[in-house]
Parts: sequence; C-alpha cells; structure tokens
Amino acid sequence: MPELPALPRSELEVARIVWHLKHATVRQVVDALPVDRALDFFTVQTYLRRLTDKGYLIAKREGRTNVYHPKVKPDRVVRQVVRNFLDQLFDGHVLPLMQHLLQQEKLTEEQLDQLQTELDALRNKATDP
Amino acid sequence: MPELPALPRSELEVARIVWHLKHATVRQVVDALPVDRALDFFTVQTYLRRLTDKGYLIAKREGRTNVYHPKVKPDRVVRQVVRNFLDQLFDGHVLPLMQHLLQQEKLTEEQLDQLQTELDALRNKATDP
DNA sequence: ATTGACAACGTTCATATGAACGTAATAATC
DNA sequence: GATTATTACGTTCATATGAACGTTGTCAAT
Repeated sequence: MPELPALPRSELEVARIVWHLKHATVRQVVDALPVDRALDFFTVQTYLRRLTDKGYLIAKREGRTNVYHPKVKPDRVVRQVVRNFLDQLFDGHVLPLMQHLLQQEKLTEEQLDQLQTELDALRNKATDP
Repeated sequence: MPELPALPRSELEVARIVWHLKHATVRQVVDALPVDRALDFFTVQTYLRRLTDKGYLIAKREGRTNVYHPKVKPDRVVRQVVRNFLDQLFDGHVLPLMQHLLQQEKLTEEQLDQLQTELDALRNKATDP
C-alpha cells in the first residue's frame, strides 16, 4: 500500500462527491455541490485533475468528456484521514475521541440505542469467538 | 465567541504541548517535542507567535523570556477542530464517525467496557432527568 | 463546411503553511 | 567592563492549497 499523498479539504470534498455518485464528470460534480458552496467549473476540474495525479481517481475518457472513477477504495481513504486526525488531536488514541464525542456532541436516544446495539455485537464477538 | 482563525497541523501540535504543560516558554516546548519530531527553536518560536497573533495564546513576559499561556480553553478548541473534521468527512454527522471508529479501530475489551459504562451513564441521564 | 458550445490540459496567481534566519536587545559569565 | 549566550521580533523563502483563466481540441447543430 503505497503511501497516498495528502488530501486537502477541497479535494476531499470533491472526492467525496465522486464516491457518492460512484463516478462523475466535472459537470456532475459541480451540479452536486451544495448550494452554499458553489465552485467554478474550472476549479472543480482542477481538483479532479489533482486527485487523479495523486492516484485517488482515474479518468476514463467517454467521447469528449472525462469520467472520474475512484481508484482507491473510499473506505481506505476515510480510514487514513481518520487516523491522521486521531494522531493530530488525540495522539492516535481512539477512546478519548469517543469520549469526547459522547460528551460534547449530543446524541439522540435513538442514536444511543444504535450505538448500544453495535457495542453489544462487538462485545459478543470479543467474548465468544 | 468570535470565530477563531484556522489552526493548521503544526500550530495545533505546538498548542497542545502548551496546554499539556499548562504554560510554557519556547525552549520548554522544544524540549517537550517527541524525539522523532524535532523542530528548530526558531520554528517553534514562529508557531507560538502565530498562535498568539491568532488569539489562541497570550505571551506573558518574565524577565527576558516569554511564557505562553492558553487564552481560549483547550476544550473549546478541541471541540471546534472535531466539528470541522466531522463536517469535512461526515457531513457533520456524529454517528457515522462513531460507527467507523467502532468497526475500524480495534478497541480492547477494557475500552469497550469503558464505553459501555459511559453509555449507560448517558442513557440514564436521558431517561430520568 | 462553418459556427458555436463545451471540455481537457497546461498555466497562473494569491494566500496559507512549514520551516527557519538575521539583527538587536538583554542577561549571564569571564 | 568585555564577551558570550539566549531570546524576541521582524523577515524570508519554498511549497501547498484554493481558486480560476487561456488556448486548443473536439463534438454537434446549422
């Protein structure tokens, strides 16, 4: 797994849209941007090109247009970004982040239930393998 | 609460050391850096100055030396950084991040127990106020 | 065949960030 | 008192990033 280059905010933003659409053209990404975050066609084009150069996407030509596809699995990228974040702010320790999230971000009852369910699943898997 | 300026990686790194030491001089920060992450005295000095300019720290002169103190509560900064991160990668949704952490980052039995405890506490608080 | 629209690719440009230096002031040592 | 060490403060400098343009090529409609 060759270390992937850094993925700055704006590029990540665009990459996530491609992931969400499975694959996309420049225009499709532009159209999928939130209204409060309009970006120029050229700008999106630039970010897609950079993502391609960095190895995150591949461009498949269809007629006169490039269609950008994920090259590395989104999940892997997400994992790496989360890892970086953990290192930056919590010395890589997961628990403090979880605790912070539990305390600071107010979860609804349903969300807490949801968490409980997943926690149960994990703990069962841990005790009887 | 006046919006605080962005806090880039390196500055955050230095800020965290100051927080950890409660307050610190340039030299103390330099000495507190991890061995695998040595920074020049001048560099640390620059970051501390920038942090001060941005309003994160205040410099109190003691003799010939500046002692840098936190100006905004670390907790508040952490909260904002986490929020930003959530927005960038999970559209601001906490649950998906929690789920990701549960799945991808392997927690020990003890850590799971710890989480369970805190989750219980929260749910009790939610049901009987 | 000509015109017009859209897109690819290479380029540009300002600001932010990582990293460090030079000089002047101040303190400590000889 | 002269010299050396240490620091603050202003400056610098390269690269990264956010954002966009110009030119050229390609397709589609006249």
